[in-house]
Amino acid sequence: MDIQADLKGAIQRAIHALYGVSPDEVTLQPTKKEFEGLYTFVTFPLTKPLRKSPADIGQAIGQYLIDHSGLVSRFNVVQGFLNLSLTDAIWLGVLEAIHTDPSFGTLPAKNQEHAKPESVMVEFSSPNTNKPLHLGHLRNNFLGDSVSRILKANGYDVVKTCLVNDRGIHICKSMLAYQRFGTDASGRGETPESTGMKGDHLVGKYYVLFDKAYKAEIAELLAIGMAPEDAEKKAPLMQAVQQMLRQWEQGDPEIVSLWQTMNSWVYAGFAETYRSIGVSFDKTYYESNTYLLGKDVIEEGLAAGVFYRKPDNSIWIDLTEEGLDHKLVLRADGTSVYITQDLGTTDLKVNDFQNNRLIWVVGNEQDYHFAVLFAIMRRLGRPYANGLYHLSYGMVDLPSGKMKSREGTVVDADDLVQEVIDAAAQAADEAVKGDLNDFSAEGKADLFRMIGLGALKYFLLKVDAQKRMTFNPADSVDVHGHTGPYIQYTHARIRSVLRKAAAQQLAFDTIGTATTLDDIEQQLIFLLNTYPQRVQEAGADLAPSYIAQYAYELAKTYNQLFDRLSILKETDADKQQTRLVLSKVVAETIQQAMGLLGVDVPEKM
RNA sequence: GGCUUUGUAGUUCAACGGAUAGAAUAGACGUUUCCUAAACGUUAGAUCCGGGUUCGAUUCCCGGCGAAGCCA
Repeated sequence: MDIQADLKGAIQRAIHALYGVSPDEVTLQPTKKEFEGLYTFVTFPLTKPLRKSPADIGQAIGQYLIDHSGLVSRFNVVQGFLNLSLTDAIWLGVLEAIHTDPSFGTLPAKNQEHAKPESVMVEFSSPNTNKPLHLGHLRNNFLGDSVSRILKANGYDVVKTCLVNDRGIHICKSMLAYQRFGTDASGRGETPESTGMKGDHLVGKYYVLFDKAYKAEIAELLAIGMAPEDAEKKAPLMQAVQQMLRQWEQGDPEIVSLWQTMNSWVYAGFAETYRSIGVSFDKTYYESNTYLLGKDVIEEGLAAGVFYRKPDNSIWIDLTEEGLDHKLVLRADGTSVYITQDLGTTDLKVNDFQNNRLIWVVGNEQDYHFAVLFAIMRRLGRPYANGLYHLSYGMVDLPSGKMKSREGTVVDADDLVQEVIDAAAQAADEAVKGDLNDFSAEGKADLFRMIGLGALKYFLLKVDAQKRMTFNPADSVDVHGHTGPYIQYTHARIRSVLRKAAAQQLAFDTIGTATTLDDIEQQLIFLLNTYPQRVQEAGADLAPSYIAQYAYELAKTYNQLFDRLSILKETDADKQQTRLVLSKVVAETIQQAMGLLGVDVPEKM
C-alpha cells in the first residue's frame, strides 16, 4: 500500500470537488519538525488559478479530507502550508503491510518490458600494481560496492568489474628499482615471504625507492647546469625505465617474468585488502590485455567520417559541437592514447556482458576524459551510448591538505583499516555498560572489525560523492553522533530488547489491534514507509549518501522513542505488541539500509 | 588563457524553488532505582559579495571574489 499516493489522490479529488479543477500533479513533502503533522501540501501554487488566499485553500482542502478521505485525522494551516496528520488506523495498516512483506525494500526485477535498462556494469577500484591501495581508493571502492548493492535492490542485474592498471612506465619503475636495489648479484631478491611484508607494500616500497633515486639523479644534473626539463628526461634511471618498458612490450622473457612475479605479489596483497574491506568483483580486466585494443574502432570511425586525419598522420575528432574540443585519438606514429584503449575496452566489456548500462566510478579529475569518451561513442552510434555514466567523485583531503604520494602524506588503506578497528576496541573499553563478556576472543575481533569498518565506510559514504571531502582520522573513528557505530548500536539495542521479549514469551508476530499511537511512533512508521522510495532515489541518482542519511534518521528517531516510551515494561498488551513489531521492523530496515552501504550490523555490542 | 566542479555554524556535513536554513562535533547545562548512557534533553552559533527571475532563492540565471581539477 502506498499511503503517499493515496493521500495525493485524495487531495486531487478534494480540489476537484471544491474548485472543479484538476491539477496535473500534487506534491507532498514531509512536515517540518516544528509543526504538527507528517505530510505537508503546499497551496501557494493554487492561489493564482483559484484566486483565493493560500490559507483559505488549505483550510477548505483540510476540512474536505477529514470529511471524505478517511485518511486524515487532523490538519493545521500555516500560510500556504497544509499540514496533515493521518489516522492511527492508517499507520497501523502501513506497519502491518511492511511487517508482512518479506521483500520490503527490494524492488521487483527490471524486465524486458521496462523502458529502463535492466543490466548494469559497475566498474570501480582501478588499482595500479605499483603501490598499495590508499584512502582515495577506499572512497572509490565503497562507492562502487554500495552503488552495486543499491542497483541490485532496485532490481537490476549488476556486474561488478575492476580494471587493473598493471602495465606502463610506472609499473616498470618499481620493477627497475627492485632489480637495482632489491636483488643481490645472483638475481636473488627480497620476497614477501623473506621480508614478511604484504606483497603490494613490498612493491610499493620499490616504487618509492625509484622516485628517491631518480630525484637524486636530477639534482646532480641540475647541479652541473642542465635545464630542469632536460634533466628529467636525461636522467639515467629514466632512460633505463623507458628501455625496460620497450623490452616489456617486445615480450623480453626476463622482464616479463619479473613483471609477472611482482604483479603476483601485488595481487595477493590486494586480495587480502579487498577481503578485509568486504569488496569483491565478478570480473577483473587487466590493462596488459586491453591496452592494444581500440585501433579497430579508430579505423571504423575514420571510415564513417567520425574522425579525421591530420597532415602529420595523427587522428582526431572534432567535438566542438558538444562544447568540447578537438581531441587526439591516435598519435602520428600510430600508437594509442588513453582514450583509444578505453574505446576498445568499452566495446569489449559490452561484448562480454551485454549490459545496456555502464557505470565507471572514477575521480572527478577525469570528468573531461569521460565526456569525450561518451561523446565519441554517441558519434559512433553505439546502441549503448546513452547508457554510459561516469560516477564522478571528489578527492579526499586530509586536514593537513592534499594527499601527495611523493611527499609521503598518503594514508595507506591497510593501515587505516587497522586503525579504525583498534579504535573500535578502544571505544568498547570505554563504554560504560558495554557488556562483552559473553563474546569469545574471536567474536570480539569480528565485532571490532564490524564496528571499525562500519565507522570508516559510513564516514566516507555519508558525504555527497560529487564533493571533495576532508578526512579527519579522529572523526572517522568516532562512534558518537552521525556515525556508523551509532546506527549499529541502535540496531544492537533493538535486538537486545527483542531477545528479552522472546525470553519473556512475549508475542510479537502481529501488531496489537486496539492500539493508539504516540507521535514518535507515527513518525517512525512514516519513516519506514519512505524506505522503498529512498532506495529508488538512491538508485536513480547513484547516491549512497541518501541511504546513509536515511539510516541515521531512522536510528535517531528510534533512540528517541526508546528513551521516551517503555517497551518491555509497557502494561497495555496491545501497545506493547505493536511496539515490539515496530522495533523488529526498524531493526530489519536498519540492517537492510546499512547492507546497501556494505556495512554489517551486529546483534550485540 | 579556455572548460568543469565547488563556496552554509569554530569544524565536518544536510536542505525536489517552500515555513523560523537542519544534523553532528567542539562549548555551556542537565537526564540513569527502568528495556544496552556507544543513549536522550536544554542552550549558544552559519548561507562568500553584488545584481536578476517570482508569491517565495542556499538552490535557477548573470557578474565578481576565493578553493580545486582538467585541457594545452
